[in-house]
Amino acid sequence: MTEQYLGIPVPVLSESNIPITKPDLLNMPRSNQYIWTATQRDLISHLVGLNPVLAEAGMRATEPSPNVAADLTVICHEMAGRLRKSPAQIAQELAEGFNSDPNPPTIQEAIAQKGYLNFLLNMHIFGNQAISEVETYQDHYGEQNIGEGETVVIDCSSPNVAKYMSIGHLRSTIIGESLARINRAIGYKVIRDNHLGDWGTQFGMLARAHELWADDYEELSEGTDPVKGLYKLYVRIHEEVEKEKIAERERSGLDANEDVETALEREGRRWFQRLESGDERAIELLKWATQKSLAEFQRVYDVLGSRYEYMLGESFYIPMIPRVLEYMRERNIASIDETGAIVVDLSMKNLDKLVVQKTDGTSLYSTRDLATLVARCAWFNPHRIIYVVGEDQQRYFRQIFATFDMMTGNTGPQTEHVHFGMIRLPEGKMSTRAGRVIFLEDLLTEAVDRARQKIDDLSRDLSREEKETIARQVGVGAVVFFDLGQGRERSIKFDWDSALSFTGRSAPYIQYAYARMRALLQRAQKEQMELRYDLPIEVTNQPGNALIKHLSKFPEAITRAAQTSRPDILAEYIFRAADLFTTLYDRVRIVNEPDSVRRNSLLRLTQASAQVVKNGLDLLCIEAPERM
RNA sequence: ACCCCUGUAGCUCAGCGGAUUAGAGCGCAACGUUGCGGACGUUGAGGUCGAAGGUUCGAAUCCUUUCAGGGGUGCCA
Repeated sequence: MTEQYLGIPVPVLSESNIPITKPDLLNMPRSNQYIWTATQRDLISHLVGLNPVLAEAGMRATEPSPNVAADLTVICHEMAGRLRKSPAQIAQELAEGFNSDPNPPTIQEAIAQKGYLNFLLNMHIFGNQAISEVETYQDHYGEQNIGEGETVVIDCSSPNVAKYMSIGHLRSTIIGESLARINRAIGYKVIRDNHLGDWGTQFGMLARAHELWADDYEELSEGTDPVKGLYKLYVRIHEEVEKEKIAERERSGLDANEDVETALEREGRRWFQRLESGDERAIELLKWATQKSLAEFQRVYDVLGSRYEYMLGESFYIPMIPRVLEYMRERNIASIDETGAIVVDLSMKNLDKLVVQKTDGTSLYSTRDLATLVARCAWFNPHRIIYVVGEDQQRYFRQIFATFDMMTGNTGPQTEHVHFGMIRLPEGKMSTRAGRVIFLEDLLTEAVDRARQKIDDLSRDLSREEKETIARQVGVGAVVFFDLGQGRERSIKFDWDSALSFTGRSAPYIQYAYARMRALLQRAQKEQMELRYDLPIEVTNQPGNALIKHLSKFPEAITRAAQTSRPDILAEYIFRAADLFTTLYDRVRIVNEPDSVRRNSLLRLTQASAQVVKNGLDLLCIEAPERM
């Protein structure tokens, strides 16, 4: 029995590279069960109880400006028109009503202030609840069962065979991995599919280059460095094409910006035709190149900690192409134009035409992507498919999704292009051919080297193995945070020092705060201070209370990051958690606090902070070292 | 020509489902360790939120126009 979707049969799916795991729903809290959101909900329903008209006014509780000494606020200005009273009066009346009634237990009191209805939390009750939630759920703290029973497919990383991964691949790889973890944390079954670039005209070019010059590169022989050889072939053929273009333009007296087709390009395209029609020699070469490239990629993935359920690559979908095209033509979604190419007219959706088959009869990226969508629907029945691909393909994905919607009659899964800005070098756009390129593996190696140097300078009392592990965790963490710490949609200006920053708003700063938390907890243990969970939480200082409140907002931060596909929201959140702890650490003694109830509270707060930082770093694909 | 993204402190960036006095990091200046880890902390200087209009009791945030940078615009991926 072959699987199919839209009546199009799909290839048999091989076993996944790693087991496809479902989220541990039994241990997952329901969403909205957490104290922070529950408190807001209770607050609003309590106010509506006081004055039912408020329900229509769309009242909501928000966080006040940081300079206001309150934990939550209801802005009364927006209700003024409806209630025909001044904001100050509304706030005043509500505050009085609220304070004279029995309050929701987590709220201390309401204070009317300049038209704002401000609330103070009862930190005894709220704080106890917030910290015990972290203690109860531990590694699961922050998770929610929002996506229960649904599947998300994430298309990410997708490097090209026969080339090295550059720092340009960092974003898709790391944003994709982080989004996979975040979506899992809110209850989705997640399938990461690394859609390798292993098909297309470029491999026709490569085959031609191999045919011409393979003997010039001894790296290509078995046992040396085949990817380097393939890479050299790639660079060389593009250099040759460029030279031919210049010569051709001179010969025909054309401007530099006018495109000309060269003999080499024609030969490359012919090779691609042979590839698509199943030429065994060409396919053999490509298979070999893929195998060698995968080994290179895997080293990077191992260092970054990213894994993929599938790494199928574009070539996997080639057998589906005739049926996909047939399907589109039968339904008049695609048609042959005057040049003999098959195109999809998307003018109804205000988009340009999409070519799905070239004049020479070969397939395009678009053809393979549509086939891939069909196959993924058949295999995984996903609720949503996310493409983590650069912003330069925004227009393209609109065309693809619009075409796919026509194919399914809008009955397919949600499709979303999670686009991100390019990484730009100070010298300008990265270009392999111009030699302006930084390889991802070199960046990671340099990061680990610098971290190792730093550890040696500090001469901490650690074994060689420990130092090596920490250097990797810290160095790679710095690189990952450099990426995830910035807004997704803007382009990143790359320079070595900010990419490898170990101070300030960086992963090492957060990791350092975590290592200090662990050191404190270990010290407490060594001094026989058993944590007691029957004592109340008595923190009673500003940074401590701010930290407790912040920890209670972790689930909300995860939800927001998931809904907007923005890991940077979590990066900001975790940095803030580490920063608040560092402030607390500087202001109060924790292990040395004489009052035993206070000390116990501070230690439990430290433990909860460590748990949240660790959970958060994990969602960002950053490891949390116990010592550093 | 059109479409998308971006413009906030000297530099790199948060904030932009409007709301009480616009926030970080780096850099700069001055401090802090006989206190649980100084990869740290404290204080300070530094902003007409690209510009101009508009909506609103209230705009960095929403709308219009405009300037600047980046990306894209059928047979590459």
